[in-house]
Amino acid sequence: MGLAKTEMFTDQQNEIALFAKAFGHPARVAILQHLFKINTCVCGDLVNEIGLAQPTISQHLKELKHLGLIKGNVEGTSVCYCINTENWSTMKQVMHAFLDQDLNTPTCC
Amino acid sequence: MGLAKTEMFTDQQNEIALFAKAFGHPARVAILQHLFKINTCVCGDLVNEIGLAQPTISQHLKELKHLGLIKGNVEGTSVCYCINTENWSTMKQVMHAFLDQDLNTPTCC
DNA sequence: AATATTAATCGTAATATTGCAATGAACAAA
DNA sequence: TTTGTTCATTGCAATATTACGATTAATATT
Repeated sequence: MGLAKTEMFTDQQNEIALFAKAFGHPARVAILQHLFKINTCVCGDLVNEIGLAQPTISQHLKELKHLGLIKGNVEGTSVCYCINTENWSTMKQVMHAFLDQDLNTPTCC
Repeated sequence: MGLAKTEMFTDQQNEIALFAKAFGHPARVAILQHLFKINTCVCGDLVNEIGLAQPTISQHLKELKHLGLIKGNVEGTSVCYCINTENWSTMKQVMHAFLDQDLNTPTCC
């Protein structure tokens, strides 16, 4: 079907999956790393930096903004995108709680 | 196109995206959480636990195994799946390096 | 051997994602 | 006002993902 049956999972599981899906494409990873590095950015820089077409970058930015991981402020003709630090911290807590589960040595394998 | 242009990104960016994609579906999140909880498992338990059909669970398990995040050992008619602790630790390092980038307050937004 | 159990695989349908050309909207500069 | 710049949106085409019924493969059980 191609459609995740979200209703059968917990809110926490769906939230982890949503954040993870945002990082599930190397272009979005590259965009976020670049935003971290230069600490202030516009879309045009990213088009040059990443190497995908402008509409493609714009679409990835839209997804990241929709999730709240980045902010976008209009500045004249350009738009300034940057990391949404508060939401990034919240996301980190959610992901850490999942990744840092106790690693007891399994009893069977 | 629906095809990620992996060749234009770094190995690190592609690796982060691959791991993240594995967590990008709540069923796989639920499977991993269950494996962490009971510390030894067979597929049949997961079918009851998660609520998706057996072929669907089997497919998700195959992806997680292919990525190396879980191990599967045949035990008679059933298969024992559990977390691959070594690879899980490696994955954690990769994801932490990405998630824990310095959060300098942006200069523009 | 015949039957049951367990999980993988195959085939297929439905939906989602990715990418970009073309276009549009908003503003700045001439 | 015309032109240029920057980024969003639209409308596709190509590919990927998710889900499951049907089947198969492998092993137990009787």
